[in-house]
Amino acid sequence: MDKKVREDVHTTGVPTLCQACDARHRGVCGALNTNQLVTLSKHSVRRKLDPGTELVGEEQDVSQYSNVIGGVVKLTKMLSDGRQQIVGLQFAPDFLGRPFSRSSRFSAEAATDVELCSFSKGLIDRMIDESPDLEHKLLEQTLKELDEARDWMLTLGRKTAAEKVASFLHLIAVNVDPEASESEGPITFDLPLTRADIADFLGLTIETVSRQLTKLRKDGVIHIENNRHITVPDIERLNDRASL
Amino acid sequence: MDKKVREDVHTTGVPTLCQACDARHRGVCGALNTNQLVTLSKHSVRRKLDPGTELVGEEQDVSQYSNVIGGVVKLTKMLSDGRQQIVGLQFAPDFLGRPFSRSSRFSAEAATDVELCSFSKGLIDRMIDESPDLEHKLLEQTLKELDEARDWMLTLGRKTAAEKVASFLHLIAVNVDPEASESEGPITFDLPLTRADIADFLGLTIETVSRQLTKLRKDGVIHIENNRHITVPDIERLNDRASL
DNA sequence: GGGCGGCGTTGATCCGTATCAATCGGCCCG
DNA sequence: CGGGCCGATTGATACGGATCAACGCCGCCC
Repeated sequence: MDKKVREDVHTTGVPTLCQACDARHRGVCGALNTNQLVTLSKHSVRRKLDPGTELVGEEQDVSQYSNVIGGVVKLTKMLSDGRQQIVGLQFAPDFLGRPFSRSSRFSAEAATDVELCSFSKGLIDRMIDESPDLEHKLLEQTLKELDEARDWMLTLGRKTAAEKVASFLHLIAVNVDPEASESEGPITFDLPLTRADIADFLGLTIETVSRQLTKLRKDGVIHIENNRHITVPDIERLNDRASL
Repeated sequence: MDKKVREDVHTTGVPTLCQACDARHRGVCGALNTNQLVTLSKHSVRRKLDPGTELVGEEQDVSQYSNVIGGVVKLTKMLSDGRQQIVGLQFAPDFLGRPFSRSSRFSAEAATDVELCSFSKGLIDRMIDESPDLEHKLLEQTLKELDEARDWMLTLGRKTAAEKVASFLHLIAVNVDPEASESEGPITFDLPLTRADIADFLGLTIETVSRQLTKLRKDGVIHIENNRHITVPDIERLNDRASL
């Protein structure tokens, strides 16, 4: 579809939904036509969530889809005895929601401050029916998530604690600042997750995560400030630790 | 599309491609129109593979898609030092292939005797462009695989060896004989994987897999004949062991 | 028939990560 | 200012699964 047309939509007083959504061309809105955009904009809500806010519970019915505008959303599954595993992290501008299924198989929770653009599921489902572009976009995002999930299965099943933590840092570096991680030179970023979340993502305990982080720090692979702020002087050394 | 039409295709001398593909409505062929079916049938090859045959290598270019007609295909990823992880199992009538990407991110290998129906990637990619139904089918299969991958991440990250093995048996039971696992009474099936493959799927060693299987046998949860043939007298007891 | 190789089981030991416990620092609130 | 809470770190110990090693079973081929 034509970029100019979509700009017109926004400049004629329609809410700012899609300026954010397709900022990096992965939100659903890039695949909609003008009419659909206008309709969607009228029925969408922009909202901010505090860390820990639950968006959808496991097995719970879902009536909303969302685009992640900012922050990180964690997708978690839990066993009956409380053991927990994070099965995915959604960064801006990921799409959040499971087409063709009424209930969610995991819970979605804000890991950081999160900014969302939410809209009714039924509306999008109807648009999917009439718009192949939208379905194509969804297929691409789903395939990407599947690739990521499978990559992570290798990490969960076969890597040591040290490699897992290094892999995690690499993943965060790539996702919070894709440009910086491409170029040369030191990379710095803030961890969007607590130690407990990192442990749940890696299938480890908080103590092991903490120990491995201090080991990386003592070995000079990373610098840590205020528990959250990370500097990686040489990304290659980190990748070696991650067995990438 | 109309069932009668498709039957006509087959009864008028066109190869049997799609009788198998849409047997359980998950192959791609169920979403094609008559013209596409005829074209595809002309350009498709049915073939049998021995266990261990590699279909696609990791990072290798893919020029073929396939439907799995029978047997089990394992998708594996490997680290540079040889550690291996199975990231997915494909049963009939799953679709095998990664749209929108020229190279595969994992290798695909026959775990058992496998029967396939293969066709050129370019042909299907063109049909995807012109047929929303096909894309819809692919999206559904991809979503299903994503759900399965995320379920397995919980198993890999948070379950004990005993729970992993029980979870694996449950998964196989459900996939090789979906009907039997729904109804009451004992379930029996053949393991499609060697102990080494099971270990690679579960992120364990063969020794641990073996020990956990004998433990389940000694506890009367399963019976084993000839290393491969399994009987589960009471599926509930197995599920308990799997923490399902 | 006998040897051999692949697959699986079982035993002894080791090591990595979990568990339990204590402490620290920052932050909020009384 | 002091107390209490939460997240993180660090230390001591326990334990589950990996590793190393030996052996059994079975089919295949010389």
